Amino acid sequence: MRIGYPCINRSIGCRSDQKFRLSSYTEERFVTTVAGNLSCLRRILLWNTGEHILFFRISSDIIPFASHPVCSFSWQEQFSDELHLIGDYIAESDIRISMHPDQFIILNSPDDRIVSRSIAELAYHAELLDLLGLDSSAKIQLHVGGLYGNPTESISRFIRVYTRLDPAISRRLVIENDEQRFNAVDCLKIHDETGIPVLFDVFHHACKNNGEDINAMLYGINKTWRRCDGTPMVDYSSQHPAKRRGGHAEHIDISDFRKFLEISQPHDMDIMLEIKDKETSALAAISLARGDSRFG
DNA sequence: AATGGTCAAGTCAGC
DNA sequence: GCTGACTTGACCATT
Repeated sequence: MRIGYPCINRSIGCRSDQKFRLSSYTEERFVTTVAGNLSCLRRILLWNTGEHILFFRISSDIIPFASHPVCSFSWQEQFSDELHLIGDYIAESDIRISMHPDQFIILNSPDDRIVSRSIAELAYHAELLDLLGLDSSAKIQLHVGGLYGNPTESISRFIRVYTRLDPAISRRLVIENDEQRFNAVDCLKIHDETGIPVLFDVFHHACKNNGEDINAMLYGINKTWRRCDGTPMVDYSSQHPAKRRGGHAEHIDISDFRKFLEISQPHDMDIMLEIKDKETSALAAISLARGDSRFG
């Protein structure tokens, strides 16, 4: 079991998700930004390993506009050495990596232009992970997409598009239950037809379910991850006390997390904490998980 | 330095 | 019909 947080570290004073407006795009701005993002990513990973945080989600903004037509610069070549260095560090430290493309990335849209833009963005994500030299346990997590007034047809469209993807993309793709459209059972049905692993979002499941027991769910979920997919990944968050249902908490609810660790026995998993205060909650979660036999 | 409008991209709930 | 939420406020022109 690893525990991690997404994209941003609030304590070390650099950001690996710096971006800028499309209207201010210049090659110089692009190169400066990417160089800064990569160097910060390296600092974050170094800091993380020092704190035994071995799971990290790399921001989609690490290479801004990578899949946009405006970007013709070969960042792959320019930053090849730096990418290798980071990738080697990830491998030797046994860090788990995930990515989570933006909400605009939708494979089941009825609009072909949206689908092809989405595939281009996924290709960028896969290429980045390839350039880091990571194996297929480095995952790109995606929601199934929109309902468009016909869930069944929308699921079929996802399956059709998924099965035609370049294996460079599909071998890294996993689907995550969301809190209002496609729940974990929907995702499992899609797995049955495609073999795609299902990333279980504990919080989304709490928001949208049909009364399934979480532990029983995890048996089904974890079977969707093959050996080459690595340890199953799980997203965990707590409800923000004031915000609407589904709003992510500022800090981890540690007694709720303790409960999750208990009821999820004996399933091994890498847990991504989608909580606003990032590494602070990760540290709290890790100190709790030290008593858990699954936490190495 | 502070402010406020705006940001590549989509969907949908809630008002 | 518009706004906010999503994983996340930050960029940037203007004062």
